[in-house]
Amino acid sequence: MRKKRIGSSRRQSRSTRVTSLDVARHAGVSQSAVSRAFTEGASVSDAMSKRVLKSAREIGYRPNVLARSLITGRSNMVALVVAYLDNQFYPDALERFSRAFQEQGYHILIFLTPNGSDEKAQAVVVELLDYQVDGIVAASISLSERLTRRCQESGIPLLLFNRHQGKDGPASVTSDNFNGARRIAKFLVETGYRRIAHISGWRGSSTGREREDGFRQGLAEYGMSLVDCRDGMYDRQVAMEMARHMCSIEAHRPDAIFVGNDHMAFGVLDVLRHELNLRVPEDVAVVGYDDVEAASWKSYDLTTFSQPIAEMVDTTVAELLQRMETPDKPFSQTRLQGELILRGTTGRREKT
Amino acid sequence: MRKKRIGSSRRQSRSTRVTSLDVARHAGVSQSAVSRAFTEGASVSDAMSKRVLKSAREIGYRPNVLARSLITGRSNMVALVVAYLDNQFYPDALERFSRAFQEQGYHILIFLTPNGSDEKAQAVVVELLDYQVDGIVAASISLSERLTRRCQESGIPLLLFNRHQGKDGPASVTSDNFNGARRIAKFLVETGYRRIAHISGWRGSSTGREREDGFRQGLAEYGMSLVDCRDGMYDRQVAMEMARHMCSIEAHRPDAIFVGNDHMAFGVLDVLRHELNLRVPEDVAVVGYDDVEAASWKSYDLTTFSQPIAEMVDTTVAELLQRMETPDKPFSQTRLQGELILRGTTGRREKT
DNA sequence: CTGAAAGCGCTAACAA
DNA sequence: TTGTTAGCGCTTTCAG
Repeated sequence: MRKKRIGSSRRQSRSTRVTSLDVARHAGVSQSAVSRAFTEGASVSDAMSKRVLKSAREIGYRPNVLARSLITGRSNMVALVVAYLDNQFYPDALERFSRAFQEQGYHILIFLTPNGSDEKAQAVVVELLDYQVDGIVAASISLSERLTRRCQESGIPLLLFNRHQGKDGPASVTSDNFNGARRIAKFLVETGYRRIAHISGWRGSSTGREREDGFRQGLAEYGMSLVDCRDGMYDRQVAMEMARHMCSIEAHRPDAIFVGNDHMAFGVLDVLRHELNLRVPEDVAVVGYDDVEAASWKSYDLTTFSQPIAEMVDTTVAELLQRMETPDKPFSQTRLQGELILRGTTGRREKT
Repeated sequence: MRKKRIGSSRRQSRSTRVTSLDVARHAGVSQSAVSRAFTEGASVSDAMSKRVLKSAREIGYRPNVLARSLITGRSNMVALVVAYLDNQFYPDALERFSRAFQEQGYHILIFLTPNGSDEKAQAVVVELLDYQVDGIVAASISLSERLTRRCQESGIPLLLFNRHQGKDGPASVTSDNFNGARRIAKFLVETGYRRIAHISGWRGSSTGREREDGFRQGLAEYGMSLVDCRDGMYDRQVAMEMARHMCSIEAHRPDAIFVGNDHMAFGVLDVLRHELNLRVPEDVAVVGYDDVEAASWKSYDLTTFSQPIAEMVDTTVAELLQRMETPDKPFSQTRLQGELILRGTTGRREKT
């Protein structure tokens, strides 16, 4: 909270504010008439509406959304909580969310969870409840049980985007990470790779765990298992370090690495090609996850498994809008399908 | 605007809402006492404060910031208007803005200007004024004069980030694009390049124009001029197309291209290396602008001119906070310095 | 269809 | 320090 202001100061700085009452006086009508003229579907005559709108334009009036929210109980704001934006998947999602919500008359209040401390991250969400947002999208973060309960109590619909907290957890929209990763395993094995390693996404996240589990399962179905597995923490630097460890000793080097997301995979590729001077895919094949735009850029040309981001965002928005209109609508947990995208970082060997 | 609700429905859906009056009753104190307990620096006794806070916790009360805003005239929200997020420069800036403002107790209401229509973009800003935001950061968009006047009239401080609209325009924070580009020209000429081309940023933007002008000026100082110049529109696809045109005929091929930003430069590099099979920098050297993180990634390893993004964001935030506290503070237009970052996409030839 | 009147949940004088 | 009393700017009954 900033310094308190002396009494008159506020009034002064707001002196330019034009209210509905000013319009009313200017137009010689009642204040409620002005309100109606600015309310979709209110019962106003055409003449009245035109008269008010004209006056409003003349003195530069615009309704105060906050005052409206106070009474309607709807702020037309949706909170989007996100942990970081360096993985291109999230700016992309954010842009889509923002456009989709804007089209529906909602605006996004954005919250970046403070780095490191999970406790602080939770505090941010509490703060956000004070803003009377109509809904919350939690992208790639998990919320404590206490917190999700609070959201429920406050009646604000909450939707987890790209995270899942169990069958009894909050509503969520994800893609089928388990089977996506399983599909990658199948592909790698059938293409002929035999020494397969994994740099996982963060094990503390549902996506990270699901992808790892699915991948192991996929290998197991061929009687195989990982030759190496390390936690990349969804962090480029960490993943690069893991790649160095994995590949620096030739005798232990895997012939294929599944990296938990594209963002890390780009770093891994840089290490393999430019630090260790290995050929991709001849020496080591690499597969990512997400299919962010840069995965298709020729410098990377990364084989990956797509997350249907457009569909995921649209589903999230639609679902949230529904819950906002029908607060007692039961939760839903949507799991969408992606597909394997074959590019240059994996080869086409003979099936052994 | 959504469907109207019947009278009781709103009350019902909000029935969970706990007000300060509820706390007051529960604690057996006045409603204003509750308000004070939640106001930094208000005159409340310790005993009263504790008592209220305890009651509040017991019945799950949190102050309604919207109601507070209505009376204080400050919403603690800052609007950030941005055109797109695929150039990593902007998510990076957004993340920094969000964290910086959050630290000061402000939150960001984000607005993505609709694609294409400039008119719609302006409409978005008008809409945003209705939200009583305390300040506006316009990142990489320009506003019509009428609009900036409206912002001024409504008393909401406006700051242009990475855009400039002339000495008499709104307050702005930019980097010295002109001299940055001029420095690049100097470097290229002195390194020995002689057939120098430019794929400009969008000519409709101040950064695009300033970089082009500075670059031309830099060349002129050596008695040189551009062998080719095309507008890349700050769009990766467009820039790639321009690169194809520029370089497909060997006889006309430049030996160095300055691309208006890194985002486009990555696309240009992909074209040169993977479509036209040219060597960079041996056949064609490439220089970008911004120094986004990916420029340092080994797959690109792009020579570029840095924009001091951290400093730019910090300056913008500080400046805006000041203007919010002192509405009559005079405008300032800050222009920060970056530096030439030499990497692998330019060679070190003999000076001719 | 229109106006008068009663608040939404809170802060900020003003007295006590 | 505390309680009482006005509103902030708007929507929404309720009469007319």
